[in-house]
Formats: sequence, C-alpha cells, structure tokens
Amino acid sequence: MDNNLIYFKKIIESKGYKFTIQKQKVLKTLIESSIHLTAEEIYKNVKNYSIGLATVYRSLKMFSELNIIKEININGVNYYEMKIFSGKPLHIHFKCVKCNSIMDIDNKSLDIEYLRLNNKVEKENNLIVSDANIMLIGLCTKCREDENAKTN
Amino acid sequence: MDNNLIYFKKIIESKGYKFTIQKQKVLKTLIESSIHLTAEEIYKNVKNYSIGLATVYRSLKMFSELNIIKEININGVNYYEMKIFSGKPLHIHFKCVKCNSIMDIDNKSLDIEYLRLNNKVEKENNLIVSDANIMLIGLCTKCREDENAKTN
DNA sequence: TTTAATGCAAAGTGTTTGCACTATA
DNA sequence: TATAGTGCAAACACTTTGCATTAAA
Repeated sequence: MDNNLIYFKKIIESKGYKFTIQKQKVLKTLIESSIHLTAEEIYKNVKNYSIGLATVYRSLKMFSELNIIKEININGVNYYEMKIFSGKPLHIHFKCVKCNSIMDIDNKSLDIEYLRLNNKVEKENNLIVSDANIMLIGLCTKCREDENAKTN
Repeated sequence: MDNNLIYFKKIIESKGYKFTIQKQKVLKTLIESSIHLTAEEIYKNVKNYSIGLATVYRSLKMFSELNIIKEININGVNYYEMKIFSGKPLHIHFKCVKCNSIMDIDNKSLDIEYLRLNNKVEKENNLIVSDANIMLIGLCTKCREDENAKTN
C-alpha cells in the first residue's frame, strides 16, 4: 500500500471506522485522478471489484466528513476531489459562460493573492479559513477570440 | 412596476421571451430578498397567485441563462440570488465545518483583494472574469471560541 | 393570431436508507 | 466475536418534461 493510503488509513481508523477494501479502492481512484470525478465515474472505476454504488456514496460522505476529500458542484453536478495535500494548496475553477467548459486554474503565483483575501476575511470577521471553493466565471480564451473576430 | 423590473423585462423581451406575470412574481421575490432562496421558498412566496412549481423552475433556469440570477450550491442544496446589480459586486459565502452554518461576507474592503486575484487570473490565463462564486470554509467565531474554551 | 408559457402529473435524476448478510479489528 | 460495513433494491427529494390549454405580443 502506498504512503498516501497508509496516511488516510490512519485518519479513518483513528475515528473508529474500518479501512475496508471498498474504501481503499474509492480513495485510490480519487488519489490517482488528476481531475475531479463524479460518484458515477468513481463507481465505474471500482465496480469490477463488485463494489456497489451505495458504498461509493457512503465512502465519499465519510471522506468528506473526515476532511480527506472535498465536494464541488459545477452546473448542478457534484464532483469529488482530494483535499489540500501533496502541494496542492489552492484550486480555482473557471467556467466559461459561452461554451460552458470548465478549466482548472492551478497557479502558484495566485496563492499570494488568495492568502491576502483569506487573511483579510479572517481578521475582519474573526474566524478561521482553512479551505476555499472558488469558481470564477467569464469568457475563456477561445470564446474571447471568437467574440473579437465577430466585431472585426 | 418598479425600475428594476422594467430593466429585466427589457432583457427578457430582447431575447424573444414573454414577460409574464409568473416571471414577474418570481423575479420580484428574488429582488426583494436579502438572502439566497431555494426554488421551494420562492414557490411558497408565489403560489397564492396559482403559479406552479414547474414554472418557478422554468423561470429560474431562464433567468440563469440570461445572467440575471445566479445559482449557488451549499451543502447539496441549490439556492438562487440576484446577480451583480445595485452595488453588490462581490458576494462571498463562508461555511463553518463545525456547525455547518453559512454566513454572507459582504465587505467593501475585500473587493480590492478580490480584484487583484481576478486580474492575475485574467492576465496569466488570457481570459475574462465577469463573476465569481467564492465559498470559504473554516471555523466561525462561535465554534472557534468553543475550541479555545476546551483547551483552556 | 401566432407562439411562448403555463399547470398538472408523470418521469427522470442523483442520492440515501432499511435490511439481511459479511468482513474487519 | 462484536460491530462497522456491505450489496441490493426500494425510497427519497429535487428537477425536468409531455401535453393539452392559456395568454402575451
């Protein structure tokens, strides 16, 4: 079992839960994916081990509560992805209003700007911010160029 | 009909749609609410005019597509609220991981920090950002104090 | 007078739950 | 061996759709 799995195994067992093969497979699917996945997509990936959809949902719910994964909603669809771990501190999604495509914006230099916003919120509202779901909405590069082409 | 309604009437009619009493009532409910509402809550507000739930959903979908309102998802529940208008440019939600409460963070001084982030994303990715859904996650004031009390 | 919009009920999603059974610590 | 976890199917909540009817421009 790789290091990451052992790390999560500890978290799960420390809460009195059992680290079953099913949970292991679901978690592995999420760790090995570079993008967010739907419950259905995860299910497709693990069902050959005869794991039921209900178990996938139950695992996802547990992982969310244990702060191992996060749930994000894009266009009414729920996706799941690993939470902050292994140098992935901030994850911004961008959605194009024209073509409805979603892109990930992962950019180290944004972290500073994000931290400024974060600190300000913490100070002015007397709370602690540990995570963020940020979805920016606008025009993607391609659709932006299409718009420009039209007006020329 | 108040000024806001006339403004939205124009947008709706410019797309060839009809500005019916139903759409007017749904829109009015959203305009007059200071917080985000579920489809059900909007329905409760308009059903005495014998407007059906399906019509509420159809109106909300249309308004979203026309960029009049925005849909936000909190804990798996969809809420609707007016989009950027009348001096409400940025709207950040905060969710407490302990008590699951949601609070609105509306704070003029945050706008600058947000714009920095925004500009950086635009420049580095060659796109245009026109709106944002930001959900910060952490510990609210009350739960933070409870935590502190425990350790003392 | 044309065409979008409506209400209703039925159908469709994605997600959760009850239950008898299973496997983990 | 006690208890959490499982698969399955049924139940669920929210949202969408088909259709005959209505009303807005």
